[in-house]
Amino acid sequence: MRDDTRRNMPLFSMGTVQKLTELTPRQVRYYEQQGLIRPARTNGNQRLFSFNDVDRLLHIKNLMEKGVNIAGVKEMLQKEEQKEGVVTEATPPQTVKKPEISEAELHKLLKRQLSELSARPNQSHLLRGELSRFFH
DNA sequence: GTTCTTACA
DNA sequence: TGTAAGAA
Repeated sequence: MRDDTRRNMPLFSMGTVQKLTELTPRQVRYYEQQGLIRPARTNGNQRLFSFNDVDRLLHIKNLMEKGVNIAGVKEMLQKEEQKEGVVTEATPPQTVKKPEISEAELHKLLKRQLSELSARPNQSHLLRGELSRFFH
């Protein structure tokens, strides 16, 4: 399974994202309205966020804390998307031999690690890019 | 019990 | 942005 595929896999509920990013559901939904993220939906219309979504949210949060407004955040994110588009074409075949993990197992793994995260509420939350540690 | 949408202080 | 109402 490609790393890219894994990063775009819809896995997180609103509650999980809230803990991961420390953003309120209100803010997360607002950012979605602004087109900053596009989480998938369950049959019951529940949002399902991917690693990419969470990463973007963390990015957005960092920018906002620096005083960048929504408009500014949009521009920066758009530029990154353009960059990704170019890179995607040149993405070389990977020689990955990572053991295949079922979606169910991934869920278990994530749930466990997220529990550890919420176990220490005082510490500062995730930094942008830190999410990548879940892939190792 | 959690999340969704819509609407208003 | 926060919060309330009503539905899923």
